[in-house]
Amino acid sequence: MAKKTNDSQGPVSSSATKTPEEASPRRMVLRVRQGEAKKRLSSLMRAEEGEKRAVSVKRSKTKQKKKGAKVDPNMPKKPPTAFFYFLEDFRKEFQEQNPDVKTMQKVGKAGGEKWKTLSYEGKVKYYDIAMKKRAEFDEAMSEYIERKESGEGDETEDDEDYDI
DNA sequence: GACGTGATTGTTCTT
DNA sequence: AAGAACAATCACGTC
Repeated sequence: MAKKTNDSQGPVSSSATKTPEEASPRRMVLRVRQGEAKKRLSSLMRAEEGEKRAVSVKRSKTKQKKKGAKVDPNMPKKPPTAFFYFLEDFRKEFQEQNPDVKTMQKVGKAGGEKWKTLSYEGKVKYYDIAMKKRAEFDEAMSEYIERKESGEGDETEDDEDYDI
């Protein structure tokens, strides 16, 4: 965790050379991907998603809750984005200041506004978390794929409870 | 009692 | 290049 002392300041302190605006968070975030697993991911994902897509027509208007998604406990779900992490913290604060407001809709709206007002420095913090999370997600996915390719119908343990 | 809904932005995939 | 889909959360509405 402390190892990021020198390189981590890339996004934040280097602002002297590059302005935060130029260093759009998106760009920086985009850099992390591209792994061997990614390739496999694409092919596998396509197949899996294809199944879902074919069956699913969701997205009626709102609510993207996937319903037909196979119940694959091994299949890692998309990790929350920086904004979601920001909301996590924002929620606490917001609830403290607005105990009356409990609905996430209000919080989401307020969070969205605040998020826009957040400075690059403030956002980069969450971006960093999200980035790391995505890295784990890729790794988890790769493992999941391997397992799947290895033996999909094997499934030895899922949640079987050993009495032992 | 259980499920879907609604609201926000970000990332990734798909075509 | 642009769009579509899905990610988490929680109160409320509906059946």
